Amino acid sequence: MKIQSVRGMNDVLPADSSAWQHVHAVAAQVFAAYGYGELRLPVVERTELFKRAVGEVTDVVEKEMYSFEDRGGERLSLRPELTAGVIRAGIEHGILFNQQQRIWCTGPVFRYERPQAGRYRQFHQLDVEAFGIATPDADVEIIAIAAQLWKRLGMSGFQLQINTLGTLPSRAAHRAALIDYLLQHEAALDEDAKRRLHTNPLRVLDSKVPATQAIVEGAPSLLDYLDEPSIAHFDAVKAGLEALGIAYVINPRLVRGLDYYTHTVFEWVTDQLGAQGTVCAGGRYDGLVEQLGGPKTTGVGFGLGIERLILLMAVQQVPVVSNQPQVYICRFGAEAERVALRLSETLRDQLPGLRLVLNAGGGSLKSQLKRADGCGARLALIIGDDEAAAGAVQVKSLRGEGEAFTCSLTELAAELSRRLAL
RNA sequence: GUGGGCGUAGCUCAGUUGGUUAGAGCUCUGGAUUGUGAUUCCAGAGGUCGUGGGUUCGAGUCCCAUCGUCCACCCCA
Repeated sequence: MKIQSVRGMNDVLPADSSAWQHVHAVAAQVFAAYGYGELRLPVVERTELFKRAVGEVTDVVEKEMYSFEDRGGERLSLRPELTAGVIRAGIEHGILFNQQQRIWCTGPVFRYERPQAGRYRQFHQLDVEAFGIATPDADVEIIAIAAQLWKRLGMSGFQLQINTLGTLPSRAAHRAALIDYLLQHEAALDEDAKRRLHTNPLRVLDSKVPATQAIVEGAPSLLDYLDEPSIAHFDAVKAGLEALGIAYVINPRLVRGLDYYTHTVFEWVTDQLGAQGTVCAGGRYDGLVEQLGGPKTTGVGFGLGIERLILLMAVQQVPVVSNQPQVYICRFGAEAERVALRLSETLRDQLPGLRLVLNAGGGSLKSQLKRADGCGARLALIIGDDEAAAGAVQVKSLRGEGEAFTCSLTELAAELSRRLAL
């Protein structure tokens, strides 16, 4: 019986991993460019953490968490998102108290959902968070980081949608008015909307059912219930984005699935990924640190789905830094094989950036050259006993970059360095 | 969790109303005289037809279950 991978949990094969390496390298560079430090976290946390952070009545916690008891009877869960763990660690190590912290984090997260394109049970996020900055410039900075990441990856076609949920008093006033309005039209609502009317009325605004959408059109808008501080904060965020030339649209129905957001919420969406169009989403969560037992500390950040990003990179045919071999050594004859073996290590010592494959497993020169071509190398180095005796190798271009020529072993490193721009 | 499509060689797929040793292209391996790739020609390797049951004289082909996958809903990154 063949053992298969777990549903919704995918392998990334060597042919595809260069895209992942590229994303990680570019992201790490971008985050560092803004002064963010990487935090590395365990994949498992106490279940209670996510119940308190994400919200006990959210879908994520209610039906999508991988929860279990360990052998000591602890209630644990595979993390369904990164922010909760970042805050837990921040509180635990005392790095959130009375100071600014810029943090990023990445790794696998787990949600028990029905898989489809761009949605998996184990997927990977990049998370960026700024703590201890209450002013809207932090919101702008977080959004700008994502924009900078798109720029450096060479991606386009995103729409930035923003909205504000306002302060807690604003939200409460709007919520009351919204429930009132929806109750008047309850008969025309679909079943989901009726159910959410009391548990999470904001989510009704996001409904895709046409009949419900029609009712939602006339629903009281949160924007009309915002208090002065809420409006000032949102205006400042918009002004910041405009100063940076970052285009956005205001989507008054944009609400987040996780309970902890206040003030600014945003999503970077694309229409090139089918139903899973949100690649990056985030917002401000000023009450969350306190809610998790930490000092009163503001926060703002985003989560980005790496699988969706990589899917979109493929759609947009974004070039990725290659990790294919550059040079392949063909060798035959007992003495030449020994010379080539030593040569390969010498070259790696001399040119640390060189990606070099030494032929192994024998084979005719013809088949060795086929392997050289197949692996994507630009150059083949050919060493038979003739070359070995002469202390030289034949350098052959596999990509139509000039004729083959003989090069002495002493000059080889310099020659490769020049040709490959190492 | 709901509804639907699909699972045949490493990959992309064909397999006619159920009927003998299951096919193609690409990839891979070897060869077309002695040491030169990606083009051409020849040959070869590779599949318990996702898995388990059932119907039948006989199942890749029909039925059931199960696992996986894809799409939409739901939810979200």
